[in-house]
Amino acid sequence: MGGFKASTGDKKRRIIIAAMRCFQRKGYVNTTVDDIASEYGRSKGSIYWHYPSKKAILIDLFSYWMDETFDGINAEIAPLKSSRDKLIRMGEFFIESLIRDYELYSSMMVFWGTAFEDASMRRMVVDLYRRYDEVVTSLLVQGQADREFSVPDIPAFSTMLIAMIEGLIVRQVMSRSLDLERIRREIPSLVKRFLP
Amino acid sequence: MGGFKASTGDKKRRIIIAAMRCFQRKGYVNTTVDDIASEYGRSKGSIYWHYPSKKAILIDLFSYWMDETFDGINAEIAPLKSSRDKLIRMGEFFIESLIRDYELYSSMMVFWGTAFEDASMRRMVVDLYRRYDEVVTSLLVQGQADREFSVPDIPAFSTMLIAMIEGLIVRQVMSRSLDLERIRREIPSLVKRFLP
DNA sequence: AGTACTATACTGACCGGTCGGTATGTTAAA
DNA sequence: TTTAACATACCGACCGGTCAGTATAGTACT
Repeated sequence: MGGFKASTGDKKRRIIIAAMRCFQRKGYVNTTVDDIASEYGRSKGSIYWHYPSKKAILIDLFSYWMDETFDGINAEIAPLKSSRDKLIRMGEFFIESLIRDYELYSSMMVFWGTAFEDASMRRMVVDLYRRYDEVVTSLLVQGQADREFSVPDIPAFSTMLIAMIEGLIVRQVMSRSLDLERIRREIPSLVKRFLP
Repeated sequence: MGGFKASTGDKKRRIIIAAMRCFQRKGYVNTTVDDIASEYGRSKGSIYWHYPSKKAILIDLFSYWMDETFDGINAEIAPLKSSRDKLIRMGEFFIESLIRDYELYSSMMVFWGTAFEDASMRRMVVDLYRRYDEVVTSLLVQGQADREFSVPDIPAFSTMLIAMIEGLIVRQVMSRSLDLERIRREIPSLVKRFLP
Protein backbone atom coordinates (compact mmCIF):
# COMPACT_ATOMS: atom_id res chain seq x y z
CA MET A 1 0.00 0.00 0.00
CA GLY A 2 1.01 3.64 0.15
CA GLY A 3 1.31 3.03 -3.55
CA PHE A 4 -0.66 4.82 -6.24
CA LYS A 5 2.45 6.40 -7.65
CA ALA A 6 1.78 8.29 -10.85
CA SER A 7 5.01 8.15 -12.73
CA THR A 8 5.01 6.46 -16.10
CA GLY A 9 2.64 8.61 -18.06
CA ASP A 10 -0.04 6.07 -17.36
CA LYS A 11 -2.99 8.33 -17.93
CA LYS A 12 -5.65 6.06 -16.50
CA ARG A 13 -3.64 5.68 -13.34
CA ARG A 14 -3.37 9.44 -13.01
CA ILE A 15 -7.06 9.88 -13.52
CA ILE A 16 -7.76 7.30 -10.85
CA ILE A 17 -5.59 9.19 -8.38
CA ALA A 18 -7.27 12.46 -9.21
CA ALA A 19 -10.66 10.83 -8.72
CA MET A 20 -9.52 9.34 -5.43
CA ARG A 21 -8.58 12.77 -4.10
CA CYS A 22 -11.91 14.24 -5.15
CA PHE A 23 -13.98 11.38 -3.74
CA GLN A 24 -12.08 11.63 -0.51
CA ARG A 25 -12.90 15.31 -0.18
CA LYS A 26 -16.45 15.44 -1.51
CA GLY A 27 -17.77 11.90 -1.81
CA TYR A 28 -18.84 10.31 -5.06
CA VAL A 29 -22.17 12.00 -5.69
CA ASN A 30 -20.85 15.46 -4.96
CA THR A 31 -17.82 15.04 -7.17
CA THR A 32 -18.41 16.15 -10.74
CA VAL A 33 -16.46 14.86 -13.68
CA ASP A 34 -15.23 18.43 -14.08
CA ASP A 35 -13.79 18.21 -10.57
CA ILE A 36 -11.87 15.09 -11.52
CA ALA A 37 -10.71 16.69 -14.75
CA SER A 38 -9.44 19.78 -12.99
CA GLU A 39 -7.63 17.68 -10.38
CA TYR A 40 -6.19 15.68 -13.29
CA GLY A 41 -5.10 18.96 -14.84
CA ARG A 42 -6.99 18.38 -18.07
CA SER A 43 -10.47 19.00 -19.37
CA LYS A 44 -13.57 16.89 -19.04
CA GLY A 45 -13.48 15.67 -22.62
CA SER A 46 -10.09 14.26 -21.93
CA ILE A 47 -11.45 12.17 -19.10
CA TYR A 48 -14.04 10.73 -21.42
CA TRP A 49 -11.38 9.79 -23.89
CA HIS A 50 -9.96 7.40 -21.30
CA TYR A 51 -13.11 6.33 -19.50
CA PRO A 52 -16.62 5.74 -20.81
CA SER A 53 -18.37 6.99 -17.68
CA LYS A 54 -17.94 8.40 -14.22
CA LYS A 55 -18.87 5.06 -12.72
CA ALA A 56 -16.20 3.27 -14.74
CA ILE A 57 -13.60 5.39 -12.95
CA LEU A 58 -14.99 4.37 -9.59
CA ILE A 59 -15.01 0.70 -10.54
CA ASP A 60 -11.45 0.86 -11.83
CA LEU A 61 -10.32 2.55 -8.64
CA PHE A 62 -12.00 -0.11 -6.57
CA SER A 63 -10.41 -2.99 -8.47
CA TYR A 64 -7.01 -1.41 -8.20
CA TRP A 65 -7.33 -0.91 -4.48
CA MET A 66 -8.67 -4.42 -3.93
CA ASP A 67 -5.70 -5.98 -5.68
CA GLU A 68 -3.24 -3.83 -3.77
CA THR A 69 -4.89 -4.74 -0.49
CA PHE A 70 -4.66 -8.48 -1.02
CA ASP A 71 -1.11 -8.26 -2.27
CA GLY A 72 -0.30 -6.33 0.90
CA ILE A 73 -1.95 -8.87 3.17
CA ASN A 74 -0.28 -11.84 1.52
CA ALA A 75 3.13 -10.23 1.71
CA GLU A 76 2.60 -9.52 5.41
CA ILE A 77 1.47 -12.95 6.52
CA ALA A 78 3.53 -15.13 4.17
CA PRO A 79 6.69 -15.23 6.34
CA LEU A 80 4.77 -16.21 9.48
CA LYS A 81 4.32 -19.82 10.51
CA SER A 82 1.54 -19.87 13.10
CA SER A 83 -2.01 -19.29 11.88
CA ARG A 84 -2.82 -17.32 15.02
CA ASP A 85 0.15 -15.06 14.36
CA LYS A 86 -1.02 -14.59 10.81
CA LEU A 87 -4.44 -13.49 11.99
CA ILE A 88 -2.89 -11.12 14.51
CA ARG A 89 -0.62 -9.70 11.85
CA MET A 90 -3.55 -9.28 9.52
CA GLY A 91 -5.48 -7.31 12.11
CA GLU A 92 -2.49 -5.15 12.93
CA PHE A 93 -1.81 -4.64 9.25
CA PHE A 94 -5.29 -3.25 8.67
CA ILE A 95 -5.06 -0.88 11.59
CA GLU A 96 -1.57 0.24 10.58
CA SER A 97 -2.77 0.81 7.03
CA LEU A 98 -5.68 2.79 8.36
CA ILE A 99 -3.32 4.98 10.37
CA ARG A 100 -0.82 5.42 7.55
CA ASP A 101 -3.12 5.68 4.54
CA TYR A 102 -6.13 7.23 6.18
CA GLU A 103 -6.95 9.32 3.12
CA LEU A 104 -6.87 6.24 0.95
CA TYR A 105 -9.22 4.29 3.19
CA SER A 106 -11.42 7.31 3.48
CA SER A 107 -11.78 7.52 -0.26
CA MET A 108 -12.39 3.79 -0.45
CA MET A 109 -15.36 4.12 1.85
CA VAL A 110 -17.26 5.88 -0.91
CA PHE A 111 -17.66 2.40 -2.37
CA TRP A 112 -19.75 1.40 0.56
CA GLY A 113 -21.80 4.53 0.12
CA THR A 114 -22.41 3.87 -3.55
CA ALA A 115 -22.98 0.18 -2.94
CA PHE A 116 -26.04 1.04 -0.88
CA GLU A 117 -27.40 2.86 -3.90
CA ASP A 118 -26.13 0.79 -6.80
CA ALA A 119 -26.44 -2.93 -7.45
CA SER A 120 -23.34 -3.35 -9.57
CA MET A 121 -21.16 -1.65 -6.97
CA ARG A 122 -22.73 -3.85 -4.35
CA ARG A 123 -21.67 -6.91 -6.29
CA MET A 124 -18.07 -5.73 -6.20
CA VAL A 125 -18.20 -5.20 -2.44
CA VAL A 126 -19.70 -8.65 -1.98
CA ASP A 127 -16.84 -10.07 -4.02
CA LEU A 128 -14.43 -8.35 -1.66
CA TYR A 129 -16.12 -10.02 1.30
CA ARG A 130 -15.78 -13.36 -0.44
CA ARG A 131 -12.05 -12.88 -0.81
CA TYR A 132 -11.60 -11.82 2.81
CA ASP A 133 -13.59 -14.85 3.84
CA GLU A 134 -11.36 -17.17 1.85
CA VAL A 135 -8.26 -15.86 3.59
CA VAL A 136 -9.62 -15.90 7.14
CA THR A 137 -11.45 -19.19 6.84
CA SER A 138 -8.41 -20.97 5.48
CA LEU A 139 -6.34 -19.62 8.37
CA LEU A 140 -8.89 -20.83 10.89
CA VAL A 141 -9.04 -24.25 9.25
CA GLN A 142 -5.26 -24.49 9.17
CA GLY A 143 -4.83 -23.40 12.77
CA GLN A 144 -7.44 -25.89 13.90
CA ALA A 145 -5.78 -28.68 11.93
CA ASP A 146 -2.46 -27.80 13.53
CA ARG A 147 -4.12 -27.89 16.95
CA GLU A 148 -3.10 -24.28 17.59
CA PHE A 149 -6.59 -23.39 18.74
CA SER A 150 -10.14 -24.56 18.39
CA VAL A 151 -13.26 -22.65 17.38
CA PRO A 152 -16.79 -23.96 17.61
CA ASP A 153 -17.96 -22.62 14.25
CA ILE A 154 -15.41 -21.54 11.67
CA PRO A 155 -17.71 -19.73 9.20
CA ALA A 156 -19.40 -17.78 11.99
CA PHE A 157 -16.11 -16.80 13.62
CA SER A 158 -14.60 -15.86 10.30
CA THR A 159 -17.55 -13.62 9.56
CA MET A 160 -17.33 -11.94 12.93
CA LEU A 161 -13.59 -11.30 12.70
CA ILE A 162 -13.99 -9.66 9.31
CA ALA A 163 -16.98 -7.70 10.50
CA MET A 164 -14.91 -6.29 13.37
CA ILE A 165 -12.18 -5.04 11.08
CA GLU A 166 -14.68 -3.56 8.68
CA GLY A 167 -16.63 -1.94 11.48
CA LEU A 168 -13.47 -0.31 12.78
CA ILE A 169 -12.60 1.10 9.37
CA VAL A 170 -16.09 2.43 8.77
CA ARG A 171 -16.23 4.02 12.17
CA GLN A 172 -12.85 5.65 11.91
CA VAL A 173 -13.66 7.15 8.54
CA MET A 174 -16.91 8.49 9.96
CA SER A 175 -15.73 9.85 13.27
CA ARG A 176 -11.99 10.24 12.91
CA SER A 177 -11.88 9.98 16.66
CA LEU A 178 -10.63 6.47 17.43
CA ASP A 179 -7.41 5.89 19.28
CA LEU A 180 -6.08 3.50 16.66
CA GLU A 181 -2.71 3.02 18.32
CA ARG A 182 -4.47 1.79 21.39
CA ILE A 183 -6.65 -0.55 19.37
CA ARG A 184 -3.66 -1.89 17.51
CA ARG A 185 -1.94 -2.69 20.80
CA GLU A 186 -4.96 -4.71 21.92
CA ILE A 187 -5.18 -6.85 18.81
CA PRO A 188 -2.87 -9.64 20.00
CA SER A 189 -4.65 -9.98 23.32
CA LEU A 190 -7.97 -9.89 21.54
CA VAL A 191 -7.08 -12.59 19.02
CA LYS A 192 -5.62 -14.74 21.79
CA ARG A 193 -8.90 -14.54 23.66
CA PHE A 194 -10.72 -15.31 20.47
CA LEU A 195 -8.53 -18.28 19.62
CA PRO A 196 -7.25 -19.83 22.81
CA MET B 1 -38.81 -2.38 16.96
CA GLY B 2 -41.03 -3.86 14.34
CA GLY B 3 -42.81 -0.62 15.02
CA PHE B 4 -43.32 2.22 12.59
CA LYS B 5 -47.06 1.75 12.82
CA ALA B 6 -48.98 4.40 10.94
CA SER B 7 -52.26 4.61 12.71
CA THR B 8 -53.18 7.93 14.22
CA GLY B 9 -53.32 10.08 11.14
CA ASP B 10 -49.90 11.39 12.04
CA LYS B 11 -48.94 12.60 8.59
CA LYS B 12 -45.28 13.08 9.28
CA ARG B 13 -45.04 9.54 10.51
CA ARG B 14 -46.69 8.27 7.38
CA ILE B 15 -44.35 10.24 5.21
CA ILE B 16 -41.40 8.81 7.09
CA ILE B 17 -42.62 5.29 6.45
CA ALA B 18 -43.15 5.99 2.79
CA ALA B 19 -39.65 7.41 2.56
CA MET B 20 -38.27 4.38 4.37
CA ARG B 21 -39.79 2.02 1.84
CA CYS B 22 -38.41 4.04 -1.05
CA PHE B 23 -34.93 4.37 0.43
CA GLN B 24 -34.87 0.65 1.08
CA ARG B 25 -35.67 -0.09 -2.54
CA LYS B 26 -33.68 2.57 -4.35
CA GLY B 27 -31.32 4.21 -1.90
CA TYR B 28 -31.41 7.88 -0.96
CA VAL B 29 -29.91 9.51 -4.04
CA ASN B 30 -32.02 7.50 -6.45
CA THR B 31 -35.24 8.19 -4.57
CA THR B 32 -37.03 11.31 -5.78
CA VAL B 33 -39.42 13.33 -3.70
CA ASP B 34 -42.07 12.31 -6.21
CA ASP B 35 -41.35 8.68 -5.36
CA ILE B 36 -41.92 9.38 -1.70
CA ALA B 37 -45.09 11.31 -2.48
CA SER B 38 -46.49 8.52 -4.58
CA GLU B 39 -45.67 5.93 -1.92
CA TYR B 40 -47.33 8.29 0.57
CA GLY B 41 -50.32 8.35 -1.76
CA ARG B 42 -50.27 12.12 -2.14
CA SER B 43 -48.51 14.63 -4.34
CA LYS B 44 -45.17 16.31 -3.98
CA GLY B 45 -46.60 19.64 -2.90
CA SER B 46 -48.15 17.84 0.00
CA ILE B 47 -44.80 16.47 1.11
CA TYR B 48 -43.37 19.96 1.13
CA TRP B 49 -46.21 21.19 3.26
CA HIS B 50 -44.98 18.86 6.02
CA TYR B 51 -41.25 18.89 5.41
CA PRO B 52 -38.99 21.70 4.25
CA SER B 53 -36.62 19.44 2.30
CA LYS B 54 -35.82 15.92 1.27
CA LYS B 55 -32.95 15.81 3.72
CA ALA B 56 -35.22 16.81 6.59
CA ILE B 57 -37.20 13.62 5.96
CA LEU B 58 -34.06 11.54 6.13
CA ILE B 59 -32.96 13.21 9.33
CA ASP B 60 -36.36 12.74 10.93
CA LEU B 61 -36.36 9.08 9.94
CA PHE B 62 -32.93 8.61 11.44
CA SER B 63 -33.84 10.23 14.74
CA TYR B 64 -36.98 8.16 15.00
CA TRP B 65 -35.12 4.93 14.35
CA MET B 66 -32.34 5.84 16.76
CA ASP B 67 -34.79 6.42 19.60
CA GLU B 68 -36.64 3.18 18.87
CA THR B 69 -33.40 1.24 18.81
CA PHE B 70 -32.22 2.45 22.20
CA ASP B 71 -35.62 1.95 23.75
CA GLY B 72 -35.51 -1.60 22.44
CA ILE B 73 -32.04 -2.28 23.81
CA ASN B 74 -32.86 -0.89 27.23
CA ALA B 75 -36.03 -2.91 27.48
CA GLU B 76 -34.12 -6.07 26.56
CA ILE B 77 -31.26 -5.75 28.99
CA ALA B 78 -33.02 -4.09 31.92
CA PRO B 79 -34.32 -7.34 33.50
CA LEU B 80 -30.90 -9.01 33.41
CA LYS B 81 -28.51 -8.89 36.32
CA SER B 82 -25.12 -9.93 35.00
CA SER B 83 -23.25 -7.48 32.79
CA ARG B 84 -21.96 -10.30 30.64
CA ASP B 85 -25.49 -11.54 30.10
CA LYS B 86 -26.54 -8.04 29.17
CA LEU B 87 -23.83 -7.86 26.53
CA ILE B 88 -24.78 -11.27 25.19
CA ARG B 89 -28.42 -10.27 25.09
CA MET B 90 -27.51 -7.04 23.31
CA GLY B 91 -25.62 -8.93 20.63
CA GLU B 92 -28.42 -11.43 20.19
CA PHE B 93 -30.96 -8.63 20.11
CA PHE B 94 -29.21 -6.94 17.21
CA ILE B 95 -28.96 -10.16 15.22
CA GLU B 96 -32.57 -11.01 15.95
CA SER B 97 -33.65 -7.54 14.90
CA LEU B 98 -31.64 -7.88 11.75
CA ILE B 99 -33.39 -11.18 10.96
CA ARG B 100 -36.84 -9.90 11.82
CA ASP B 101 -36.69 -6.32 10.51
CA TYR B 102 -34.27 -6.80 7.68
CA GLU B 103 -36.04 -4.25 5.50
CA LEU B 104 -35.86 -1.71 8.27
CA TYR B 105 -32.13 -2.17 8.79
CA SER B 106 -31.61 -2.16 5.07
CA SER B 107 -33.27 1.22 4.77
CA MET B 108 -31.30 2.49 7.74
CA MET B 109 -28.06 1.72 5.98
CA VAL B 110 -28.73 4.56 3.57
CA PHE B 111 -27.62 6.79 6.44
CA TRP B 112 -24.18 5.35 6.23
CA GLY B 113 -24.21 5.93 2.51
CA THR B 114 -25.24 9.56 2.85
CA ALA B 115 -22.90 10.10 5.78
CA PHE B 116 -19.95 9.45 3.49
CA GLU B 117 -21.21 12.26 1.30
CA ASP B 118 -22.70 14.71 3.76
CA ALA B 119 -21.17 16.22 6.87
CA SER B 120 -24.37 16.83 8.80
CA MET B 121 -25.47 13.24 8.32
CA ARG B 122 -22.05 12.12 9.44
CA ARG B 123 -22.50 14.04 12.65
CA MET B 124 -25.70 12.15 13.38
CA VAL B 125 -24.01 8.81 12.80
CA VAL B 126 -21.15 9.83 15.06
CA ASP B 127 -23.69 10.72 17.72
CA LEU B 128 -25.14 7.23 17.37
CA TYR B 129 -21.68 5.75 17.95
CA ARG B 130 -21.35 7.85 21.07
CA ARG B 131 -24.59 6.47 22.46
CA TYR B 132 -23.62 2.88 21.68
CA ASP B 133 -20.30 3.51 23.37
CA GLU B 134 -21.95 4.82 26.49
CA VAL B 135 -24.02 1.67 26.85
CA VAL B 136 -21.26 -0.83 26.16
CA THR B 137 -18.59 0.97 28.15
CA SER B 138 -20.79 1.25 31.20
CA LEU B 139 -21.54 -2.48 30.99
CA LEU B 140 -17.84 -3.29 30.77
CA VAL B 141 -17.06 -1.01 33.71
CA GLN B 142 -19.88 -2.51 35.76
CA GLY B 143 -18.91 -6.09 35.00
CA GLN B 144 -15.32 -5.38 35.86
CA ALA B 145 -16.32 -3.73 39.15
CA ASP B 146 -18.46 -6.76 39.95
CA ARG B 147 -15.48 -9.02 39.20
CA GLU B 148 -17.49 -10.83 36.54
CA PHE B 149 -14.66 -10.52 34.06
CA SER B 150 -11.62 -8.42 33.35
CA VAL B 151 -10.59 -6.64 30.17
CA PRO B 152 -7.21 -5.02 29.59
CA ASP B 153 -8.54 -1.89 27.87
CA ILE B 154 -12.20 -0.98 28.21
CA PRO B 155 -12.43 1.74 25.53
CA ALA B 156 -10.62 -0.41 22.98
CA PHE B 157 -12.75 -3.47 23.71
CA SER B 158 -15.93 -1.45 23.66
CA THR B 159 -15.01 -0.04 20.28
CA MET B 160 -14.26 -3.46 18.89
CA LEU B 161 -17.49 -5.01 20.13
CA ILE B 162 -19.55 -2.26 18.56
CA ALA B 163 -17.52 -2.47 15.38
CA MET B 164 -18.31 -6.16 15.13
CA ILE B 165 -22.05 -5.64 15.37
CA GLU B 166 -21.94 -2.80 12.90
CA GLY B 167 -19.78 -4.79 10.51
CA LEU B 168 -22.26 -7.67 10.61
CA ILE B 169 -25.19 -5.38 9.85
CA VAL B 170 -23.39 -3.66 7.00
CA ARG B 171 -22.33 -6.94 5.50
CA GLN B 172 -25.73 -8.54 5.72
CA VAL B 173 -27.40 -5.57 4.08
CA MET B 174 -24.82 -5.73 1.29
CA SER B 175 -24.68 -9.43 0.66
CA ARG B 176 -27.88 -10.85 2.15
CA SER B 177 -25.97 -14.10 2.38
CA LEU B 178 -25.04 -14.51 6.04
CA ASP B 179 -26.34 -17.38 8.09
CA LEU B 180 -27.60 -15.13 10.86
CA GLU B 181 -29.15 -17.93 12.91
CA ARG B 182 -25.77 -19.58 13.07
CA ILE B 183 -24.09 -16.33 14.07
CA ARG B 184 -26.71 -15.69 16.73
CA ARG B 185 -26.06 -19.10 18.22
CA GLU B 186 -22.36 -18.33 18.51
CA ILE B 187 -22.79 -15.01 20.30
CA PRO B 188 -22.78 -16.40 23.85
CA SER B 189 -19.64 -18.45 23.25
CA LEU B 190 -18.04 -15.48 21.57
CA VAL B 191 -18.79 -13.06 24.39
CA LYS B 192 -17.62 -15.60 26.93
CA ARG B 193 -14.30 -15.86 25.15
CA PHE B 194 -14.18 -12.12 24.96
CA LEU B 195 -14.95 -11.63 28.64
CA PRO B 196 -13.68 -14.63 30.59
C1' DA C 1 14.68 17.10 -45.56
C1' DG C 2 10.20 17.84 -46.61
C1' DT C 3 5.49 16.24 -47.08
C1' DA C 4 1.52 13.54 -46.21
C1' DC C 5 -0.83 10.70 -43.26
C1' DT C 6 -2.37 8.71 -38.95
C1' DA C 7 -3.04 7.56 -34.00
C1' DT C 8 -3.29 9.49 -29.69
C1' DA C 9 -4.58 13.01 -26.61
C1' DC C 10 -7.05 16.89 -25.48
C1' DT C 11 -10.40 21.14 -25.66
C1' DG C 12 -14.56 23.43 -24.36
C1' DA C 13 -18.99 24.73 -25.97
C1' DC C 14 -23.15 22.59 -25.90
C1' DC C 15 -27.29 19.51 -25.11
C1' DG C 16 -30.92 17.27 -22.72
C1' DG C 17 -32.87 15.30 -19.02
C1' DT C 18 -33.54 15.19 -14.13
C1' DC C 19 -35.17 16.69 -9.83
C1' DG C 20 -35.36 19.62 -5.61
C1' DG C 21 -37.95 23.21 -4.67
C1' DT C 22 -41.76 26.97 -5.40
C1' DA C 23 -45.98 29.45 -6.78
C1' DT C 24 -50.60 29.28 -7.09
C1' DG C 25 -54.91 27.38 -7.05
C1' DT C 26 -58.42 23.97 -4.89
C1' DT C 27 -60.95 21.31 -1.39
C1' DA C 28 -63.07 20.13 2.75
C1' DA C 29 -63.80 20.38 7.43
C1' DA C 30 -64.56 23.15 11.68
C1' DT D 1 -64.77 32.06 6.14
C1' DT D 2 -60.71 30.56 7.75
C1' DT D 3 -57.08 27.40 7.27
C1' DA D 4 -54.92 22.87 7.21
C1' DA D 5 -53.98 19.84 3.63
C1' DC D 6 -53.44 18.81 -0.79
C1' DA D 7 -52.94 19.16 -6.28
C1' DT D 8 -50.82 20.99 -10.44
C1' DA D 9 -47.89 23.31 -13.14
C1' DC D 10 -43.82 25.21 -13.38
C1' DC D 11 -38.81 26.93 -12.66
C1' DG D 12 -34.03 26.69 -13.12
C1' DA D 13 -29.69 24.98 -11.49
C1' DC D 14 -26.98 21.27 -12.21
C1' DC D 15 -24.29 17.75 -14.44
C1' DG D 16 -23.21 13.55 -17.13
C1' DG D 17 -22.22 12.86 -21.49
C1' DT D 18 -21.36 14.34 -26.64
C1' DC D 19 -18.97 16.08 -30.44
C1' DA D 20 -16.64 18.89 -33.90
C1' DG D 21 -12.50 20.51 -34.03
C1' DT D 22 -7.34 21.13 -32.55
C1' DA D 23 -2.65 19.88 -31.21
C1' DT D 24 1.24 16.84 -31.08
C1' DA D 25 4.15 13.36 -32.21
C1' DG D 26 5.38 9.37 -34.61
C1' DT D 27 5.77 7.03 -39.24
C1' DA D 28 6.35 6.39 -44.10
C1' DC D 29 7.01 7.62 -48.46
C1' DT D 30 9.44 10.64 -51.89
